[in-house]
Amino acid sequence: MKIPTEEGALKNVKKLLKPLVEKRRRDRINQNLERLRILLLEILPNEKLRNPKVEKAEILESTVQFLKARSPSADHWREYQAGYQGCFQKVLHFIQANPDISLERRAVLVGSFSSFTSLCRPSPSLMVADLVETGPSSGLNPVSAATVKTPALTQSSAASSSSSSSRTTGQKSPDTAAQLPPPAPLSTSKTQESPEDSVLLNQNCLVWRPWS
DNA sequence: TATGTCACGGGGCCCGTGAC
DNA sequence: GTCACGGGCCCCGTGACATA
Repeated sequence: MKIPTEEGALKNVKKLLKPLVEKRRRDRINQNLERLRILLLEILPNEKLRNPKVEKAEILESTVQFLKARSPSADHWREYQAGYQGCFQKVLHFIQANPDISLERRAVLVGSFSSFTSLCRPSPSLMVADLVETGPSSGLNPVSAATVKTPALTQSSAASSSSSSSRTTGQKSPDTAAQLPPPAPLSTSKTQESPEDSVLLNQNCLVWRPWS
């Protein structure tokens, strides 16, 4: 007959304890599923969620649906930004092409448009991508109109940055440029200005950028 | 009765940590 | 560097229960 040692007894205790620990863990899962069900019930018109015995899979499905519906798709964003930037570029072109407008007034007009930037505020990931491209001190840069990025390009670089951050553990914040992959090179986005206009803008105007 | 869902318990894997 | 250990977690088999 073997007398159980202290170590063996400890192992036995732990062995007995394990089911309890596992039960607590399952309870935590179930508690939070229940909380999720109640939260969803306040938001979604899903009658199944009224049943406290609703399947866990149903709760999770409803959650996924809710989250999907809540976040606007990237396509919608792209369309919105493209439209907004298209309008702005037309106005910009009009200002540039009008010989009756002095250089000072052109600068004032462009600056005035910048006060509307909050209407086209991009998602944080887009702003981060822009930060990477232009540097933190960019603000209103004296740049040519040719540097007005196409929405598609901006979106693609943002997408790459967000996908890379999603692979991290979540402890790194995406707000520093060093943690992001190098930005895609700027495409030669075609604007309708003449070379002279471009030079003009380089020298005299602050170009408003809707994402800054 | 057949089927689906759930809770439970045990085995084992993964990863962080400390000792060497 | 590597080895042992512990904690957290996942997976699987089993039985109970509800429902069509």
